[in-house]
Amino acid sequence: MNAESIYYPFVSVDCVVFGFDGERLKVLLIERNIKESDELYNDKKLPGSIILKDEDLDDAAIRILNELTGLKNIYLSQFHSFGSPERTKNPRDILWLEKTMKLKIERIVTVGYVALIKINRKIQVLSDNTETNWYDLKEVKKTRLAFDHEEIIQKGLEHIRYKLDREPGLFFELLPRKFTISQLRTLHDTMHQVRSDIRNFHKKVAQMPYVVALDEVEKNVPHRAARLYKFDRKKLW
Amino acid sequence: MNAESIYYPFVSVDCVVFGFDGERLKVLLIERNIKESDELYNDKKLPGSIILKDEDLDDAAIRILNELTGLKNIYLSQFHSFGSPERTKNPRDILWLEKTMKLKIERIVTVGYVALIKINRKIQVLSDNTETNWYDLKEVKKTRLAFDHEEIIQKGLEHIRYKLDREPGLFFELLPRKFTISQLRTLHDTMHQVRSDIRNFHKKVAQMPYVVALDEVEKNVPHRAARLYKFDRKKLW
DNA sequence: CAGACATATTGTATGAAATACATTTAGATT
DNA sequence: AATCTAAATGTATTTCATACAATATGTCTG
Repeated sequence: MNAESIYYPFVSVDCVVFGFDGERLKVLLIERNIKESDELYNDKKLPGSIILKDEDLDDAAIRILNELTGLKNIYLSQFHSFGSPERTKNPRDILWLEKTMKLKIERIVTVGYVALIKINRKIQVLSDNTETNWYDLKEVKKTRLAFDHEEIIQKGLEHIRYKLDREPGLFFELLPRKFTISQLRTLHDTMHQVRSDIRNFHKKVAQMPYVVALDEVEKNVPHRAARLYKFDRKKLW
Repeated sequence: MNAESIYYPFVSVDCVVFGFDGERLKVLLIERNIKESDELYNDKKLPGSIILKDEDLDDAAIRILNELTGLKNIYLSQFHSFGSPERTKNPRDILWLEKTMKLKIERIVTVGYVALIKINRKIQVLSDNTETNWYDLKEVKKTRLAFDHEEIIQKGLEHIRYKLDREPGLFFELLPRKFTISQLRTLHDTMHQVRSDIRNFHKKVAQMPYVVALDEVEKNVPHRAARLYKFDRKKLW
């Protein structure tokens, strides 16, 4: 190995931010508009950024999310790095990078993180005027995405499914502070791609000491109101 | 984000190569000798390399292993990237990098891969005269390691434990082509940090269609010889 | 206010899988 | 022939996952 043969790519961090609206799993995407000669081309991208000097990967992910939402203490988990030389070969992406970075990019190795946030907590505070929106995960396949972000989202989803298996406390990062068993079940079933039996699900929840019933029911529903529960992290292990 | 504020670290790939000698889990480490003024300092490092121009991360890992062992078709799985600015701050590591790379290194983001190989297949063909050896995983904690390689090994171990849960076929990457139930059990128990019941283990193996008995027993043992088995990948799913 | 409607809540029976546990067998050694 | 070492094997118990439907509680409508 000599000095000439080694190679410096850029290193970036991209975040797959998941949310849950009570019905469906959502992912946070940023609008991207590219002027191509006369045409305006629109697609979406993951929130991400080149890492800064002296910035750890985890810190970069924390920074990206904070810049995006204003929130701190978001659940984050690194899942995979993507470094194919092909991933930055799309002319549209090259054009966008040149305009945004003012720099000719040869290659970007990106580190993928998954983030979980309560969907109602998202605060729109992007410094530039780009728009950020939640998209149904199922729609994503039909949406035009930058770079290999579709692949990144897919891998991120697999990762968070795996993490949810091992850390059941993570479900509650996605649910509102007070939630119904039914919401928890919909989330669980969506994540695991199953249709669980409602009675068996109640039984299972009853065995989770960290899901505690409140003396409260949901409001403004046109039928019998469901009891509300909260997550008690202290009782998790 | 402007051109001045962005930052190019090096990107490398490090491989945590696991082997199993029938008794214990082993990891492949490369001797590293550093001349410090008068003293010769010795420690170990993971096999790894800066990625080449136009080389995908997976391809870099494949190349590293091929250069190290001459083998192809080795099981490989990416598990985590490490990018702390602190990881290349040890003066000893800086010295070694300058001597080896002939270049002042500021920072290296490394992508960790786990590899599994049959321990008897390792072929020593390193171009330089560095020595490569297997080390007991339990000894590793007592061994001086370069950079943050101890942390990388630890994370790699957790990763491969997880992978073994989901892909039982991976056990057979570590075992000889013909193996006994006892070897499989020792490996299984080592990986899962349990002591399984021998009768229940036999039962479990009997339910694995992909573990097929041979008309052969082990040789040169001072007691009743155990039956040999082989792995039949075609019967895996 | 009675009936219709929507979702919430609850228990039992069955089968599958994991666990606990000890004796006999086969070959090598003396 | 006796001893040693590890291999091979079966049953009973418990735990966990699954299948399955009726009743309760509140809202809404005419």
